[in-house]
Amino acid sequence: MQDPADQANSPTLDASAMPHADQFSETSRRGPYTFPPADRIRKKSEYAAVFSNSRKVVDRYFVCYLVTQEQQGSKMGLAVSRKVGKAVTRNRVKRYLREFFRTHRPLMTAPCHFVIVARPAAAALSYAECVRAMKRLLQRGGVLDG
RNA sequence: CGAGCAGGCCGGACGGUCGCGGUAUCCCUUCGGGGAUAUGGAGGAAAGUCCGGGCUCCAUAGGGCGAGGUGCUUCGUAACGCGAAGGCGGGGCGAUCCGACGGAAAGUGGAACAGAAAACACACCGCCUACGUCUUCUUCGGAAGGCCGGUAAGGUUGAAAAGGUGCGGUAAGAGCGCACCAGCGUCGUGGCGACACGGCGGCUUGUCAAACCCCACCUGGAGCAAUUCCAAAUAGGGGAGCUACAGGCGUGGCCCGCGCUGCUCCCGGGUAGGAAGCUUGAGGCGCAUGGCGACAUGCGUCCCAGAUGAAUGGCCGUCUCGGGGGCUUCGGCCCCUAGACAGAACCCGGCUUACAGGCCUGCUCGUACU
RNA sequence: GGCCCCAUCGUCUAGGCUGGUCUAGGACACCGCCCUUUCACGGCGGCGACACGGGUUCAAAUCCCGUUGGGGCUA
Repeated sequence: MQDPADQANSPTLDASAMPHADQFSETSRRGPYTFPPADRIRKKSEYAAVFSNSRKVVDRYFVCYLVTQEQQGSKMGLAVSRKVGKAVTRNRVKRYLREFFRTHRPLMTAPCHFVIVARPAAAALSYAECVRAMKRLLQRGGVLDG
């Protein structure tokens, strides 16, 4: 078991596998592998802020806009257009990306806001392929340990 | 056993764990929220948005014109373009399947090309020369030819040619006469009815209405981003018009009518938060009764998703249904693999389209055996 | 989510309501020839399309139904 993120999928948790666990608030008594509504980008203005001043990392499956945000912690937003596929396909892609964010958040080097835009090729990915692609992408963006 | 027809049903199961969103109770709170426990969280099509309703607003949806839809009958239903039972026509040996299936002697139109002719029929090739008349010949009986004509049996064209077949009849023919068949009208019988059967009559009135149209019936318009409430924000500016014999808006084809308005319209500027609507409903399940059936009635029982940048997912284990591969002593054994179409957005009833695989019931035909 | 519209040569379009020589017309583009010393302009000719599947009809780009793919409006 090389990947510490895989521990989110196992019943036993190890505190030493969380290098950046201190970025979570003191009041939260839940585990590190969560994705509550406060950590999502939900407003039009937040989306606009990320799109306007951010770095862009691209591969053939996803486009990732990311901007470092020290105060507010990490937040993620999604954009999956109808070009990706029908409703079932789009929902699956969004679930995979949420699951990736949930399980890999403790590995991030710095808190940042980012929006992931799915491209049509992402429709054919399985969850494992999706995780591999996203890890490479965020490592190139410089916000993920690897 | 093989081939087939119809109807109904299922659309992996159980468990662990990390998450996501709903509800209830309790606890904490810096009043923003956070936490614990319990409970339940996609479909047969949730899809396409093709019909019909409920609901909300506009007048409790009113009148006229226009526009659109439906189209054998009778039932069922809240309603329907849906369903059931039947009629008629067509396909199939059959079980059964398919059908926009009212009206063309109300009207207006269309039918390219071909063909004589495409709709108050016509006369190209044919057939006939009885009647009338002319010429020639004559064995004085008549014969041949022409004119005036007759005819729709046959031929050609076409998607389609003016009832069909047979006998009689005739100069040749013709519903001209008759028989049967088709069609039309009418009467009787059966049926609620579509229609069926039988008698009689005069003999024939083609096709397209998914061309306009006629007839019957139906439809007011918009849609939960409807609509209502709370909070916040800007109220300031520029331009134009109107002073009632009227103007504007609601109203989405128009007119009337109705309602609202005292200022109205245009340009420019600002807001996109929260709550209600939001899930108890023509509701599901079971039983009984009525009905051939669709369905209805009664009783009992259950509460079963409500998000809003938008919840159902990730991983692991066990077991099954199929599928693939290998071994085989043909009994089986081992390995791999949950795998179709597809994701609620106000809610129902249908229709249509997509769909891996599987189950049940009834029936038909063929073969074999008893 | 809801409500609408559209689909014709490579591109922009005409025809569709009223079905038939529509073998689907035009413009630009492309190809060939002529003109010119050459290019451009001009002239002549050519290539080239009814989104898909059914139905009605003798006959469908046109009428009807379904499917697919685009686009718009709406708090």
